[in-house]
Amino acid sequence: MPARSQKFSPLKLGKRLPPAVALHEQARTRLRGLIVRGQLPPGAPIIETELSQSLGISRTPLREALKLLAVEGLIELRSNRTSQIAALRGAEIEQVFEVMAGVEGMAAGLAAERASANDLKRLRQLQERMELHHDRGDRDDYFAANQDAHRLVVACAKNPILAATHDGLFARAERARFLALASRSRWDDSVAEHRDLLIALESRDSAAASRILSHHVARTGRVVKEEIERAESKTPAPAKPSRERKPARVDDIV
Amino acid sequence: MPARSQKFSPLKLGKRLPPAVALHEQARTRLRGLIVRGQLPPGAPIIETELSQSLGISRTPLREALKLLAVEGLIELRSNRTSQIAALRGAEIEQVFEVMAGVEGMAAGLAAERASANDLKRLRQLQERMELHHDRGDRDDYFAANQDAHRLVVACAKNPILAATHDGLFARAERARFLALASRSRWDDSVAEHRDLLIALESRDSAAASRILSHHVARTGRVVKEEIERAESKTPAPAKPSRERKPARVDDIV
DNA sequence: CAACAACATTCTGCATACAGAATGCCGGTT
DNA sequence: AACCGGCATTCTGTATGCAGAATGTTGTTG
Repeated sequence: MPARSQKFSPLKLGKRLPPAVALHEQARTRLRGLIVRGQLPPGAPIIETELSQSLGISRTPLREALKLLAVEGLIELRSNRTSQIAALRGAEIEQVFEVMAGVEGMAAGLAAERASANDLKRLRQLQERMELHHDRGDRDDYFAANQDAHRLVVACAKNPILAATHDGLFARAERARFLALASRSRWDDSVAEHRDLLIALESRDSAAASRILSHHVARTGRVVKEEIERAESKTPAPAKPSRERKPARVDDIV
Repeated sequence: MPARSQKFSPLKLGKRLPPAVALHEQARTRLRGLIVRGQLPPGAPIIETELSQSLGISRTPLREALKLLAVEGLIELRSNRTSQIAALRGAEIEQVFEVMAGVEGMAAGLAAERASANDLKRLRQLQERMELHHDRGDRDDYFAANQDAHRLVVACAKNPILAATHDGLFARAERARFLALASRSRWDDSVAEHRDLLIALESRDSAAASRILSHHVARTGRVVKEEIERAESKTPAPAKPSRERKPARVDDIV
């Protein structure tokens, strides 16, 4: 009676499908998205009880998520005080992109030496996709492909620590870029710079790749910063934003 | 009856002395120290209940601290499983120092342009202190001064985001360096390299400063990695470490 | 009318309680 | 003797309760 293995397939049934991701992880991802996309605006207060209800979880996993998001610079924790969605100052943007330029420059240099043939193939595919979206004027699609490209270049450096470092900065940069939709001429330039980068990578020119991507990021940063500061000057200071202290009802969003 | 302000000084009494640092923050600092110094060895399991008792706190703040330490790469979180003190593989060390070299190189380049006269003065003082400890053979004192120097150079770049990024890597690097006490000849070289760096900074030679520090860190990394791998080969694989599953009783340490 | 102080309210930080997942043990089977 | 299945135990993930800190409010005083 070989009646074993009744309840479920004993040998690999592929992959167990839902790894049942933890609540604090879900909350983290979800909140990051809301903050990056500006649906939770800078300066908005975070009342834990309120937010936890909106998310349908308890305060415990929420607090864990908040601590982590604070590391990413998306939330400002104030000891014993209500935390806030992090502000978005021009000066800070400048610093983020300065570091990003260095990190991605480094990554591109290494990628030129370490990228596999397959890596380069995928990069080229992404490049074509970007150019397609650019020609068609699909901003959002371009945006997504562009981010994939940046991440892929970093991945090609074959250094997980570098990738993690990059990731830690990425959310902040993405958030800033979201608020500052770049101009058309910058868009054109950006596509061209990506093309140059790809050529440098394919010819294994480490120094050129590093320089090109670093400058590309720096320029993007400059544009974003100017855009943000333009917005800042329009809203000089909320001075006394009356007294309503609910700049963001999360319920409407979540 | 001008009897106001009885309970305590109404106008600033300097600074409120004990800001009463939160438990999760204390736990984080304490655990980081224990891990970096090797008193909580790589691979040691972390039973939350046990550890929280050892630390005299509850699981809630401990868990928050663990999540943060995981971001620093000191702890490996395994969903629904007991977490562990992060392993310390040679390959990983290599990656950490590769990134550190890039980050500190970038920092030195910026520092050459942005360091104030006072910054340079303090750097020179640190350099003298390092040379003193080196001549006397005070390893620990040298070690401390050396770390201060690296941090100060990064601070001179006047970019808080860069400093935070650096800090995130520092604990890992420090941990590796702790396990691998460098050789004497490397020590001598190291002091010389620091001197060269200082000269480059003082003469505002950005490119040179960047190159010198980057190479300095890379060399250190190579030494540390070799040391670690030497240790690894001695302990090829714990195979079946019998069945005692308490590689580290924290009570003895804390 | 401005300023201050005591109070009431709100929110955070921490501890504890509970349910589900994972692991190890033990007996039964081939 | 090795393997498998089921059970007991252990540990994590989450929810809830409670005390202290911080803030807003109100009444009072100069």
